[in-house]
Parts: sequence; structure tokens; C-alpha cells
Amino acid sequence: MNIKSDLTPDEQSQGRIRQENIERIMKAAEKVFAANGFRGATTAAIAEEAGLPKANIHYYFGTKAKLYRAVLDDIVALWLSSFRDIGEHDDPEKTLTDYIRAKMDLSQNRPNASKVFANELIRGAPRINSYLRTELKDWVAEKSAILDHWIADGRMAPVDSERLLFHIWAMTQTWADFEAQWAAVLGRKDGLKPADFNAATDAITTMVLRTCGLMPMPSRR
Amino acid sequence: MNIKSDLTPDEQSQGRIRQENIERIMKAAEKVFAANGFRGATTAAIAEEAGLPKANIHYYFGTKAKLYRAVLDDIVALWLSSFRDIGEHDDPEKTLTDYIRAKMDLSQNRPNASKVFANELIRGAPRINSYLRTELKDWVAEKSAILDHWIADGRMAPVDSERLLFHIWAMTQTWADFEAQWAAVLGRKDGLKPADFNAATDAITTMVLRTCGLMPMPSRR
DNA sequence: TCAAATCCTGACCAAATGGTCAAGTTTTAA
DNA sequence: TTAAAACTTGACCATTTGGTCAGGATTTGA
Repeated sequence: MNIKSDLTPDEQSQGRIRQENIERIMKAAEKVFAANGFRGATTAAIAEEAGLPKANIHYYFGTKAKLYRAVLDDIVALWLSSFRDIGEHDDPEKTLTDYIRAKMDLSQNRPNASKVFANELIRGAPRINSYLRTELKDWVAEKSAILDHWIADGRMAPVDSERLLFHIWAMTQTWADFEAQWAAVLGRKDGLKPADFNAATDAITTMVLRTCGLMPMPSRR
Repeated sequence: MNIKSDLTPDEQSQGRIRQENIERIMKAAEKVFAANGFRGATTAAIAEEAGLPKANIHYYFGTKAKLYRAVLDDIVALWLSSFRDIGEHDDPEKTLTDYIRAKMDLSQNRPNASKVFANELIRGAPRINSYLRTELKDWVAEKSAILDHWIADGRMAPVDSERLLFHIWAMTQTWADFEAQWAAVLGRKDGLKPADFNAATDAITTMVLRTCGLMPMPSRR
């Protein structure tokens, strides 16, 4: 029995060269799509970024739309994998703190992924609507139910749990999507530094924990 | 003396027709740029949206880049005008509440303006960097100084005032830029309703006021 | 070793795109 | 009334774009 028959059709045809090139192209594509959106990105620009002739991009992905789809699927998978760990029996403070930290790490390490996703949302999410209406909606329902449970158990102050989650995303992702704005306003000519991400993480965490009554308020002077 | 000589060169040549057409074109352009970014937008699409032949767009604006510039300038002016009213002697609670409300009204009423701006920021803000580094930076410095003053006077709890402002923007603008996401997750098939914006406004206000110690924490159950 | 499979890519194409222009129509102001 | 100014737009153009393809190079597996 051929070992390869255990792999999906996709993986079967992936030799070393194929895998390397696909990775290279997708990385380049993520960058170009992030900076220009789907319509604004050109296959020529992606090819140059990847250091390959344009025809090579089409050899592996066929069309620009399919390449974009592949990049988007990759990002959705990344998103979902980062969404796992909030459980009912965890400690509210630690859970929220860890979650904010995890989202901020993504913003810092995969800003282009966040930007591609943002571009897609601004455009009205034509290609990921079903993901939003299913997986993401379910995730929100599940996690906000856990927050509500914590609230009902008196483990944290009453909050609008759905909006709390939305606003955590908004605050964490702004540091990836709109980095240019914050760098300019903060006077960081070479882009944001790790310290900036730490300061932002602390500010968001403080905000969320105070809102949830999980952090003692400092006494006013 | 000609009455028109009191006007800027720009305004001098603006008869009724000119003004109407420019308005129409810019409105259409804002929509198309919002949905596609600068590179992805086509003059043909803008022309169709405006209900005018393409050559007419070029008659008034010359090039796509100049039209984009005009749209962007319009939005920056709108942003700046909404940024005015935070004064040192105002009441912290009222001021923050009003400011959040004003930003949310902009998100609700001018989502395309917000989206064009967001597109520009995602792309690295090549055309508005000087605005970010000057007017906006100054505004942040000025307003965060006022917050710090309030804190020093014991009128609100200590917070990272700069990040607080950044995060208010992030939370309020997400309701314009990523409306598609929130509508999908909330199951609003025809887009967000006014009630959704009100709920978001309340959630953000609660969050900010609790963070600043300006709203009594509800007792835990 | 060697043939099949995979990979590579310059040259090419049709369609789309930003922009121009000339010839006309409408508006304005004296 | 009338001539200048402003406006309109179909037809057109050079460039860019996504995509194709044939023929050759390299890798793979038995």
C-alpha cells in the first residue's frame, strides 16, 4: 500500500518543491493582498514579491481568485485555532488576560493576515460570509454564554458579554490593521516596537478587567 | 469689484452645475474607494455610480489620484471637525460620553468615509502620513494632557490616557469598518439596525466610564 | 538508467483600465 | 441677443492586467 494514499488529494501531489513554492507564493500573496486588497493586488506584484516568474504563480494556483481564496482559508484556520481556549471552569481574570495577550501576539506576529481579513470585511466580506454566519457566530454564542455564566455565578460584574468580545477584537486588531496610524501618532518612524504592543496589551487588559470588576480600582487621589 | 474675487480660485469657478457634479462624483467615489481601495477602484465604476460618463469625471478631477486626494481631504476635514470639543474644564463623564456618542454617530452616518480612511491606514497611510504626524498627533497630545490633568486633579481614576483615546477610536470605528462582520455574527441579514449602534454605544461608554472610575460598579451577585 | 511526472518560464493574447480629445451643447453675463 | 465660458461625451489610445501555452529543464521512482 502506498503511503501517499493516506494523504488527502491535495497533499498527495505535494513534493518538496511544490510545498516550498506554495508556501513562498502564499506568503508573498498575503503581503500584497494586505497592502492592496483583492482587486488592487496584481499577480505580477505577487510574483515579484515571491521572486518567481508570474507564470509560476498560475502554475500552482490557476487564478488570482483561487490564490486569494487559499490565503483567506489559511487565515480563517489561524483565527479559529486561536479561538479555542475559553472554558467554563477557567478563572475569568486569567482567561480574559490570556485571551487578550493571544490576540495581541497575533496582531504583532501576523499583521498581514489581520490586514487581509480587514480588507475583506471592509469590502463587505463577500467571500467569508458563510464563515462569519456559522463558525464565528457559534463561537461568539458559546463564549458569551460562558461569560454570562460567570456573571450569573457572581464571579464577575455584569457586562454586555457579546459586545465585550467584539470590542476586545476591535482593540487588539487595530494594532495590526492600523499600525501605520499609531506609529505616526506615537512618533515611531520605524514602526511600532515590542514595548508599544506591551503597553497596548496592558491598557486593554486593564480596561477589560476593570469593566468586569476583576481588578481593584486605584483610589482617586 | 467682482464678488467672485473674494473667493479662492477653487471656489471662483464653482457655479451651480460644477458644485452639484463635484458633490455627486465625490459621493460616488467615496463609496467605490471604500469598497475597493485606491488601486482596486476604477474610474468607470465611479462614473457608473455617479450616473455620469467617465470623461465627465476626468473633466472635473483630472486624474483618479486627484479625485482620491479630494475624497481623502474631505474625510480628514470631517474627522478634525469632530475632534474639537474636549476642554479642560468640562466634566469628565459628560465629555467622554459625548465624545463616544459623536464618534458612533459618525460610524453610523458616514461609514464609507470611515472605510476609505481605514483602507488608507491598512495600506500604510502613504498619502496621509503628514496629517497623522502633525494634526492628529497634536490633537492626541492635547487631549491626553487634559485627561492626565483630570487624573491629577482626582476627577477620574488613573488610566493610560493615550491608549484610552486610541481604543475608543478602535471600538467606535469597528462598527463602521467591519459592519459586515458584526451584522453576520448578530444575524442581521439587512445590516445593522439603529438599536445595534445604541447597544454598542452603551457598551463602549460603560467600559470607558468604569475604566476611568466614573461609573459605580454594580455589586456582584 | 531512464521514462514519466513534475516543474519552469518567455512570449503571447484579449480584456480592462486610466486618460485624452475634438466636436458639440448648454449656461452665463453683459 | 450674443459671444465667451463652461459643460458634455462618444470615440479613441497606450498601458496594464489576468491568464495561456508550448517547449524545455529538472526531479522522481522503479
